Amino acid sequence: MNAKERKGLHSALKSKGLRPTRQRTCVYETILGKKDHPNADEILLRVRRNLPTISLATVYNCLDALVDCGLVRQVNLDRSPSRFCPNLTPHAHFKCNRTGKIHDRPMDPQVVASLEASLPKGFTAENFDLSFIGSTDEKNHS
Amino acid sequence: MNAKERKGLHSALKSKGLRPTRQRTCVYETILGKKDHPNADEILLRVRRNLPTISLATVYNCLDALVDCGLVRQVNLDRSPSRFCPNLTPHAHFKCNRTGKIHDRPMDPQVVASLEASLPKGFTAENFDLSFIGSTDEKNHS
DNA sequence: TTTGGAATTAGAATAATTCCATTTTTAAGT
DNA sequence: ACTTAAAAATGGAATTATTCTAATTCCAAA
Repeated sequence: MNAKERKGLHSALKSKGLRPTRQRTCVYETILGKKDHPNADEILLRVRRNLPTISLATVYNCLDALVDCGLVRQVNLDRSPSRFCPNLTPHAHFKCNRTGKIHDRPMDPQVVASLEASLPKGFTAENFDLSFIGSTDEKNHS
Repeated sequence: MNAKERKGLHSALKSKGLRPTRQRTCVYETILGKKDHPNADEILLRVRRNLPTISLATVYNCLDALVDCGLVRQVNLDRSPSRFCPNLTPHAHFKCNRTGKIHDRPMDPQVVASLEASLPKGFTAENFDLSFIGSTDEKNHS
């Protein structure tokens, strides 16, 4: 994690009145470190490589804090455990039901704008989630 | 449930090689009967008013069958149990984090088209899900 | 009307998430 | 550095959602 990321983490936490603890920092760092969509169990395993005594409850707590601060996104697909995503750029998720893989799909700013504009007065969105379910060509099965 | 709906149910099931059983029919009827977003437990309660011996496992089985056939949509928000939605028109969900209520928001066909067009070659979507998280004005707190 | 496969059932099992009581850590003030 | 009070972390138990399993029942086609 670079200085800018650390700064961003600290100020985002502080703005919510939360402290930058070792655990939160490490969970954040871990999620940034690999651009996939791990669930809490998988994150526990990864974080334990650096912080061997961290508990699953703490991982959940940290994830909630990070999601509240907008530093990480939570992804819910079908009935599987929640997954977490370090990609904060506007993007959708595409779940291939042949491979099970989840792909990030960047979203055109125009499309994002049209989604945001589609809500009438009286509805104020902090956030949105867009996911596609379908299938991918062989060449995307990387 | 009217004749058209029954017909639609039967043919959709048949096209997937599934049988129109009493339980599936009743679960479908129940979901159509109230335009909200119940989870499996709530659906069990409602269905039991007509079919008192149906089990929760069967409700899950029926819901899976109906979702597979595209007769019902599954809605996953945050970490709460999956919810089910009878509204098949293109729409988004808006979850108000003040009231907890989920609102259906009709989607402009243009917006739907732009979403579908946004996927590049190699990605074929059967389905998409769009949800907003935010807050609503008092007047929407019906 | 049989009959084989599909579907339902109840309850046990599993898996994900939350809760709780206790201990540790942190930030802020001395 | 030294308190101290509040926040956070911890481990394990508890809860909740969902799936599995083995035994029955039902249905559609021959």
